[in-house]
Amino acid sequence: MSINHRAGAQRSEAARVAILDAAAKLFASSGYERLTMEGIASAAKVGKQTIYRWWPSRSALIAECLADGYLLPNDRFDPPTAGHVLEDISAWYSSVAEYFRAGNNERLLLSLISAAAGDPGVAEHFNARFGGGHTIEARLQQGIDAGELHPEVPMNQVAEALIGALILRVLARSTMEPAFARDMVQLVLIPHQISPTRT
Amino acid sequence: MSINHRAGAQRSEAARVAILDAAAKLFASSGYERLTMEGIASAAKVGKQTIYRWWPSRSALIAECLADGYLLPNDRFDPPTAGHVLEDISAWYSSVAEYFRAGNNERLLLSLISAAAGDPGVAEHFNARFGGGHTIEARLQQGIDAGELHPEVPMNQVAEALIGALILRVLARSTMEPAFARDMVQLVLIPHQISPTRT
Amino acid sequence: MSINHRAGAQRSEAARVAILDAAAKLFASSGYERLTMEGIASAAKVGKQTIYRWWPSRSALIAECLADGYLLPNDRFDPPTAGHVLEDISAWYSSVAEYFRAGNNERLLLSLISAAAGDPGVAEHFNARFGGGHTIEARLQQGIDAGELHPEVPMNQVAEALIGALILRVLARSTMEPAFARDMVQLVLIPHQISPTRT
Amino acid sequence: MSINHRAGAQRSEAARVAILDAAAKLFASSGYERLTMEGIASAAKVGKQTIYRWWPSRSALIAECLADGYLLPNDRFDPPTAGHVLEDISAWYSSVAEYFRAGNNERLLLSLISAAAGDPGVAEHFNARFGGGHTIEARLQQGIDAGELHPEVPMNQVAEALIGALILRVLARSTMEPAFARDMVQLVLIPHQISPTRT
DNA sequence: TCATAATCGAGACGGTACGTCGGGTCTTTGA
DNA sequence: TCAAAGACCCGACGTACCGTCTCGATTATGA
Repeated sequence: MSINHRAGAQRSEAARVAILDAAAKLFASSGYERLTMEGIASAAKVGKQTIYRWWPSRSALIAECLADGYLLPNDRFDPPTAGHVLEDISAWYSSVAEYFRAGNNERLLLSLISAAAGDPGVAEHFNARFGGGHTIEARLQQGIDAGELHPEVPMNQVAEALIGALILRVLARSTMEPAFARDMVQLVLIPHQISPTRT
Repeated sequence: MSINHRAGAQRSEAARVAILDAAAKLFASSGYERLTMEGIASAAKVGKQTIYRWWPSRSALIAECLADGYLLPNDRFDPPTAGHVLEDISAWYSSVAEYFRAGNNERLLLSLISAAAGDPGVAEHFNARFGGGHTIEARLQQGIDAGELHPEVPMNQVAEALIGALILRVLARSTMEPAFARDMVQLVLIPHQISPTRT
Repeated sequence: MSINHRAGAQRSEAARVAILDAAAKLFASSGYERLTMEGIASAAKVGKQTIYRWWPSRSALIAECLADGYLLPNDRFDPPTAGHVLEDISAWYSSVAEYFRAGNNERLLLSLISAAAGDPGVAEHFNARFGGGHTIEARLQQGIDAGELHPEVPMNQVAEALIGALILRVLARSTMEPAFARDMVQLVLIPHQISPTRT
Repeated sequence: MSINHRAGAQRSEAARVAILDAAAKLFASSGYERLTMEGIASAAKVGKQTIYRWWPSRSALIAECLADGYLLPNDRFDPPTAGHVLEDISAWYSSVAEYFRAGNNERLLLSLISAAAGDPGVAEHFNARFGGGHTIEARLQQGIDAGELHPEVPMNQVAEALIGALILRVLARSTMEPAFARDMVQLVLIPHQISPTRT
């Protein structure tokens, strides 16, 4: 009756979680370049083969960490829908910039950039969270629907300009002063605003 | 004996150039992560110690390659001053985007990003060439002086938005269709244009 | 998880033998001072780490070669028990001297001396084979038992004088003419002979 | 003022002495295998080239140290002529054994053996001081002349047996108890003594 | 219920590259 | 011409990880 059912032990979820946890922890603390498979295996108390059995490479492992929210908070990067679209986008952008200014998070983002630059798979997940900016575009669409923005606002470019500028700042190790977020949002959105609510 | 025996042999310029050449070549072909000191030494026909004598690390070597123009054409990234500021900036941005779309140059930029993410020294030189956007800002200032742009145009943000978006696109492995450059420049500059040429 | 995860893969006997073989071969051909771990690893088609995992140093490796008979024939250095003790010892001593006069064996002994001088561990095994002269002393004891030698013959000194003289000759690069062995044995044994068989 | 002045500076005796001094000191403290040309040059405050200009190799340098008495006291190894030949030889042999039991001298001898094993030039000078045993043979000849020894005593073998046994003991890291020297001398000389003082 | 088969921690294996030490040669500057 | 200083190319050092491969033990089927 069985189509293709083999015997044998099943994949250990405990091992999977231990590996992702260890990888994420070491990634955040040591960066992508110093992340080693042996280090992960040792920290997760797992044989190396158990890693290689399920992930083909270090970057695939990091990509899954990213996809499963081991590296970044899943909710942090959604814009609010509290008030006027400019205020919401501005608040969201400030919040993201703030997040990457604190603690080791700048290092984390740098490592993510490095990983994304080195591996298309990581880049894809990285982009899903940032670059594509689906959530931002969704919020912009709400602004259009609410009559706060011109309908022809180039949502894609707006998102890319904002996120790209942020990445560039982090890459350049520039300080991200509070005004940065506000100015950037103004630059790309005010021209497309309908009622002039200069903040 | 003698009071002041200062000197021995001088640093070999030939070795220095051979090392930078080899490093740049291997960097472009293999990427930052696969770049090895032994590979460089072997390609440059130089002892490893000669590299370590003058550069403390792989990244410092790449930083000097970048600073000395071994990795990127020095002149390619200056905007023209041919006509209207929008056209010139647009032409320059298209040209840069085009450059990184061709051949191995996308890989080169990805490697540069990786190197910059991993090392502040590289990031500094990377930024000097891109991020700071001194040359772009200079061209914008000319536009202001020519009465083509409002004086209060936030030059810094404009530059960062443009370059950041480009980097993000490369990171995301998105195709950079021709319209990309034009749309991006319009997004950040048209609002500050004095004679309204809304396209 | 599990209670007792003891074992990993076992030590590869093939690798061990290949390493000892390669080490012995290179030792005999190039001498102790030119013997390199990389050379051994390469000749044995083995990773360097596999050598360092099991032997702490080049000298420990040579000591094991010596102990396991990779460098010297195990049986060559036992005296015969064919006839009179003087003849047997003399024949044995000639045979040993002859062995180290032939081919690369002189170089081999010189390298062994060098290794023994540089490392107590090697010296111990070197001594076990030569210096202690257990087998010679055993043969002398048989001579005593057979009434051919005075019981008070200082076996230890006799052995050391014989072997020491041989080593000194090799060290000095003196030729070991055939008479050498006979004369040396006569010097140390004839006085202790019981029936005067002056040869 | 000068009679025959070719161009150029003359060899600096100060440098020569400094080099030999440094070499001897490092040889005694670190052993032959750890002796480095750079270490000698640095300790002697001399350029490496100044060493290579006058000595072709490390071993040649050690050979000259040995020949010029930088490594061993020149007088220590001459037998006395105080009384009966057996007593004198015995005293001398004890004294030599004692010398190499003290302090770092055992290490020194081991290093010398290593150097001699590795280089014929060193071996020659090593032999001139020990192996040939010219001075011992001279003393034995005096014993013959004085009617204390049979004329046919094989002086060469006697010397080689004594010195060889001593070297073997040092090689084997055996302790050289006081009785060793007396027993060894008795073994090789008593049979050839004329007045029978069997101990 | 028990052989089959896949998993697990552990770790040895052949390799590549690391960053350092020292070898012996060459170059520069000064006496 | 020699000496000091030291840069040069090169080979080897001992270590860290790579990705693969055995181990023995531990589960889960499914005949």
